[in-house]
Amino acid sequence: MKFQREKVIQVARSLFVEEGYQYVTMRKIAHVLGYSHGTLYYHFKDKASLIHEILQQDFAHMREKMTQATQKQGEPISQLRTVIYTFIRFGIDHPHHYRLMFVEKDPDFAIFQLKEADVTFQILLDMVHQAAAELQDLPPNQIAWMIFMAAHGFISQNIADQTPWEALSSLAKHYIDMVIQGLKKQ
Amino acid sequence: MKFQREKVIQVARSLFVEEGYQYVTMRKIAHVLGYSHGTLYYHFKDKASLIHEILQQDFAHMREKMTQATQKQGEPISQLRTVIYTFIRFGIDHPHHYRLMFVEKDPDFAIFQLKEADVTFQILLDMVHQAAAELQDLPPNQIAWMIFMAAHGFISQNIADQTPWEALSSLAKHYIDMVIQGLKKQ
DNA sequence: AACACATTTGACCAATGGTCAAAAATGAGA
DNA sequence: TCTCATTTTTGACCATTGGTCAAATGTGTT
Repeated sequence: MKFQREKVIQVARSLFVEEGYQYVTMRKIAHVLGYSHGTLYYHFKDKASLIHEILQQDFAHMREKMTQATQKQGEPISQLRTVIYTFIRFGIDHPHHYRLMFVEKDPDFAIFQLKEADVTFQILLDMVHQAAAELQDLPPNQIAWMIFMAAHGFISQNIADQTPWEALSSLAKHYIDMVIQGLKKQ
Repeated sequence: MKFQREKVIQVARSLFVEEGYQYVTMRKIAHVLGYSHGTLYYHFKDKASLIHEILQQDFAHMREKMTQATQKQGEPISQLRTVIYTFIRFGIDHPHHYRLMFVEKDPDFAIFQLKEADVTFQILLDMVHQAAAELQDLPPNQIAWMIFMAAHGFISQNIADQTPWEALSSLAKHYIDMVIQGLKKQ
């Protein structure tokens, strides 16, 4: 039986997602796969580079969804609303991925997280630029950053208890209204 | 020389605060104190109960500050603003503590975390009740929850890179303005 | 001095991430 | 089918961690 790189990634992802990066041991991953732990170190430099590869895939998935959202029709403000909504929904729908990507803090992949968070931020920033005429006179990147923080707050507080999206969608709408209303020109 | 419980807590606190819970070893704490690591386990059940005691003190401090803020003079809205400001400032000033209490999902602290988050929430909720006349027609606990999420978003995003408070205080004010403005009656 | 009790030590344990020489599997050419 | 070099896999091994515990040391009281 040949060693399947992608299989390792799948198993590792589901373990990281269920139990958290620091609570999943390389030995456990190897054991689930039926390998000795040394084997993992032949195929992956270390634990960090394994999680790194997993995150790379998951971030790409989220970026794709958000970019799709920016291409919808509508007023700039309503587009902005849609992008925030998409980001929040992604977080609630993929709580474990979100934790790995935006919450879990580990020097092993801190730089990577920062880079990916920045891509997300750039998508938001574009939307803010387009809606600038209707927003307050603050630097666009400051506005985008505030939106990002607010969205992150919503997601990270609500993924604690795994509430499904249906139970949150109304709250999310009110919350986004709050953010938009708070940023509009008076 | 007698073993000083409070001295241990001080040393441990400063290490935890500077380097983070998981990166501070019991051996290191003991070494700084000039003790063998076994001694710590005579005085504290385990590492978790040591940090637990530290957090208990520091969060009591935070509660006190927040409660003080509620007793300041002024319009209900401005009081609310002050409470949010105090909460955010505490988070930025104590990033590692904040992470342990509100971000990290460690079964060792789960119950403790829940209780602390709830106390914080209750203080916010009181303020919201008092300012209800000027706020939107939404259930007060929903408004308080939105404020909590927003504040949490600000803190948890900004503690990533250990930015000092001075660099954030202006942003924090704008952010709180956004939240308040977004919640006011139109 | 003798005794009881509180405190401290450091050897020890199991688990971790990680390394590495040696063993095993693989596959291409004869 | 038999080499034999190359790729994989193994498991003993290392340092470090949180934690335990019997034994050693200190302390105060009579």
